[in-house]
Amino acid sequence: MFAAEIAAPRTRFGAGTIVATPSALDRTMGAGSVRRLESKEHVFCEGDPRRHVFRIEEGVVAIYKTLNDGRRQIVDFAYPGDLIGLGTLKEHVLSAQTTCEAKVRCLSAATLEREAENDPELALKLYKSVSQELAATRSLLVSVGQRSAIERVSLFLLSLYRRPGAHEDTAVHLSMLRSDIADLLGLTIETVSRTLTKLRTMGVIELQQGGTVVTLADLARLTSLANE
Amino acid sequence: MFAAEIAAPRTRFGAGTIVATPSALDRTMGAGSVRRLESKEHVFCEGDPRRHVFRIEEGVVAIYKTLNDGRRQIVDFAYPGDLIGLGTLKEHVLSAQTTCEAKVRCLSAATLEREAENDPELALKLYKSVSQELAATRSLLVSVGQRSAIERVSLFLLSLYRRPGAHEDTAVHLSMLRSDIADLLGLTIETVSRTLTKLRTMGVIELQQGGTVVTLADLARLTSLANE
DNA sequence: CGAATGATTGACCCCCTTCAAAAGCGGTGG
DNA sequence: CCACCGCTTTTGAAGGGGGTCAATCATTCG
Repeated sequence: MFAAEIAAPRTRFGAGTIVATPSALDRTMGAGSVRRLESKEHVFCEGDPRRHVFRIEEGVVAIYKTLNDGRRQIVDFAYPGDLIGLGTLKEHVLSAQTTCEAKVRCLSAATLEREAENDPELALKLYKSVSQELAATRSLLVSVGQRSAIERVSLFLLSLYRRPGAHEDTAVHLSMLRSDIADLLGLTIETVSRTLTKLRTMGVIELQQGGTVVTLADLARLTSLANE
Repeated sequence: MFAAEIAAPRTRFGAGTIVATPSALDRTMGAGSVRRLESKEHVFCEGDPRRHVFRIEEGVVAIYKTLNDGRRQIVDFAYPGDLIGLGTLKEHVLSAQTTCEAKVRCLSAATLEREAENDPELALKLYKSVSQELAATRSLLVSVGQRSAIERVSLFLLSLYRRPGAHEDTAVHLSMLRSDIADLLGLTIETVSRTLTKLRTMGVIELQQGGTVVTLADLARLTSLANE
């Protein structure tokens, strides 16, 4: 079923991104053009030449890898402020696709790297950005490798809740489908759905707006279910 | 490294293709002392102040996280040439423990970071080191999240085989216990053992020296079982 | 040898997957 | 307004892959 999505024509950006400011990463990024993306549009695909680095301005982008038989593992959701497409190789080894409407800022990868060669501050920012991403990926790996379904889902909900500026009170908006959550957590759609239902039955969460909004009714209990 | 598809062989500092001339990193590391470690000795523990960065000189070090109930996930095996202990935080968030006798070179984390602030070349090396580690961790995450036991074990054996200088002909030495492999792959000891037995019964591998040496008798078949 | 550690093998079971169907939920058009 | 359609989510029933528990075997070392 994902085969259809993945095989579908890819939408990519034109090449008109110029970044020429010196020094700090923030100023460099400020010069990039912003693109608006529909839900499920690709930012880049595995095998594409790595021309740009992108900063998420709005929405969510799933970074994922697909196996030859269609199985998919999302390795990260990128949220506003996150950089995606960093790396040392000439080609992307992962794909990036929006899970909802989104806006991303395009930066020239070559320019960024050239500037980093003369700007230790910028280079250190890239280092720290990737270090944090590594920490997040390791954390996800621990979940997928060791935790049960209810622990994974609980922890995922908590991670959404803890993301700065992501919630009013205790309600979090799921900006992705069940299939995206499943492919992040190494579960199936059905298990994610059943687990959410179980949490609802237990009175730990409430589901609203057709399951796209989750109210964390009992944070303490949810935390305990997540098992730290 | 468990980096079948994504990561190229890890860059060795001081002898890499990135920079041929002696850099601040090389000089810094040259000044570090080398510690000899017994099997199962800790290099650092979760919560320890992050005073040093270590470069593996010999042996294998498991980087892992333990949950409060004892479950353990190894997020990486570090081999000679690899740097461990990099990061942005003041304390280690993971533990590091040898899986066999090993030697590590100790570098001052503070010195490294201070020099990186004035040396973009060094900062970029750190960036690239972490980027490659990120790629390897993502690759492992895909395995743990999506692959079956036989695929995981096959891919793990192949990753050992592909590591530069790790094998004579088709024999690879397992420098870690079944429990280490299990905790890396998100399986149990028993499943790892059963899967190796199955591979042996299929004629794909041979086990020698009490299961510490594996001969990859049918590389093509093993690759196909790994499913890329 | 005998104890300790690790690996293998067996039996059983459970969590999650798989397959299948039904139910929501928007959109669109008559 | 409602019927219809596509997409997503939910729910059900059945089965399997890997976990758990436990016994046996192998290797090392005192």
